[in-house]
Amino acid sequence: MERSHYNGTLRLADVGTKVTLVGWVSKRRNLGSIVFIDLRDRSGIVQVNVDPAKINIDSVRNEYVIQVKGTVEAKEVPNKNLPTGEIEVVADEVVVVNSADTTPLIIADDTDALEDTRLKYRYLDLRRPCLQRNLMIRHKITQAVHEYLDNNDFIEVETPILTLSTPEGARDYLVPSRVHKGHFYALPQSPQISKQLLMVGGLERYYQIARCFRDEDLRADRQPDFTQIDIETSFLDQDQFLTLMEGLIQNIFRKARGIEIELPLRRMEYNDAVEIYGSDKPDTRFDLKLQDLKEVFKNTTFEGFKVQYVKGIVVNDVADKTSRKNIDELVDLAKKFGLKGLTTLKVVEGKLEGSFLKFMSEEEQSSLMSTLNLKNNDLVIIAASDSQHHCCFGLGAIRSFYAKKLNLIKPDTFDLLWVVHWPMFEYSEEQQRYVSAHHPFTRPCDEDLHLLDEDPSKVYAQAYDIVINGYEAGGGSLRIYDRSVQQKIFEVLGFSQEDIQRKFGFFIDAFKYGTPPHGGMAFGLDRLTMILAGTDNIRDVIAFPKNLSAVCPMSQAPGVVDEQQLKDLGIAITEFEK
RNA sequence: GGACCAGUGGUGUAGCGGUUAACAUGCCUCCCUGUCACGGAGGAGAUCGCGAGUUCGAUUCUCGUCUGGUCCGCCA
Repeated sequence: MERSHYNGTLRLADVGTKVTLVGWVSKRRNLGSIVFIDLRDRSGIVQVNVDPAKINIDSVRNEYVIQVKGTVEAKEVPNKNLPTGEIEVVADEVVVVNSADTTPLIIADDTDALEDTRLKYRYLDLRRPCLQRNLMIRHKITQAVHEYLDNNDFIEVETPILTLSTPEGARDYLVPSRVHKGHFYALPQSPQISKQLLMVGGLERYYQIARCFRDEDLRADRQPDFTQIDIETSFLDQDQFLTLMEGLIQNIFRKARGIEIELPLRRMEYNDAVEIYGSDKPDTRFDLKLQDLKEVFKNTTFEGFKVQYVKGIVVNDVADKTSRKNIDELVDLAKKFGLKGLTTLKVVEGKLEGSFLKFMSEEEQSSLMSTLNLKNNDLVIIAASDSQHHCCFGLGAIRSFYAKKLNLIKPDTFDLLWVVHWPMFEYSEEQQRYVSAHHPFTRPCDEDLHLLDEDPSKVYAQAYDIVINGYEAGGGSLRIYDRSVQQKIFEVLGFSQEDIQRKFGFFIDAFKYGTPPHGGMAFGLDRLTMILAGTDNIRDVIAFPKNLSAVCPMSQAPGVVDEQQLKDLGIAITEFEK
């Protein structure tokens, strides 16, 4: 089709130019003997001026596809809201290329349609400039990845989508085999096994923009199929690797948004993140740190405080605005994180106030005042638990709650840090055994190896997460390449020799033949795009996302299939609850 | 698996134990030469998600159910 310019690129310098434009009718303004059309294409909108006495466009409606031939002219009164606002195209000819029914949603950034409607008509939703911008940012991120990693000797390798189900970890999406009835492929939760085998295969530096699949419940920032920037390297220690990755992050921010990130990035120990920020992915754009109160309450008479962890946060200048109802909200929030309750105190006229005072001695009160450096109108929120997880994460949630409520976060600011030195294992009460905090191939810290026998809970791993604005934007680890260490880890996890052979047989075998020290990480491309696009909804950065019940509102996937298809696969549907 | 919130013209919302179910936007017709979310006049368009219950009467109250959203569990 004939087309001379992108609509959104025309400027004052183009005045006098004969142009041929194509696009969608974004808006038609009929003033009687003059008609204006806002013509939209991917690049933006330009105003077309039509004289209805010469050109009949009575039939043209919103979202018609048209071709316009005309001349660029300067406007008498520019429209400052539009990049093309200083000019308009005076039409000589308008060709209706295709008509359009009335759309179920308004095609504009400030559409009023609910997300469900938008997803049902996603192809219309995608015409909105903000979504096109998001997908453009996503594209720029992947281009920045290709560029940087290629410059640093990485090679892109594709790994199988039809793989073997991996034990541990998330629930797999399964694909039945027609050739081998009763056997199933699994879609990869990540190319973890493949990329480590590529290191055994001597590729040294691998990457892939990899689609991953996890059959778990969804969230605002989680989709069942999502994309990782998947990376693995050989012969690098943790520092060398993180430094290499920092360059990648820098290039991504620069190319996708023109933002300069200062290197090196801060590195925070996992334990500090949890104890000080109440999160393993702390947002350090605001303060509100957790403070340890174990010492203050060391002689407490209150049973609830005779526990391992007593911590508090201080919110300045809100005590007088905090009602009983507000406190109840906080307690509800804390309960979600396994806390039984919260203790709150207010500072009024230099003195603590609150029903909890009856459990506090004079010394405790003054000790609390000085430890927390309390001032008038401060609100003190205290949590106590034998579980570090419950105490810290509960307060961490309250910390985030207040950051949002009090607007403590400046928009369009970026806070990047590494969380390093993660625990190797977590104890699963449910399974009554240790489970991997990361995965079973994570390399323990050398200095902790001797603890594998005596106390696995004290063993830390050479693992790291990149945290941006409180989001886990990626994570990884160095991997075990010593077979005796790997054997030891399996023992701690309680796997028998048969388990190991059955679950990881071919993988473990590969490590017999000269495995290089290796490690890597994966960035969540969707989350990275969310952060750089400034949205908190993962669906805003994915072209065709699924809703919270893992359904595509547009195609209605997943669907039922023909009887014959099931027969071919040797599959029978048994009764199930809807 | 669980908690909470929402479901009313095409779209987004308001409302209320008895209404002609309101508003905005979109749509249709007409008027308008400088709009840019144009303006003006008129019009069409809703069995108030579904089922049961309470009631003389339910869109409104109750219960159930379905759908959507946010979160907890889960996501090595």
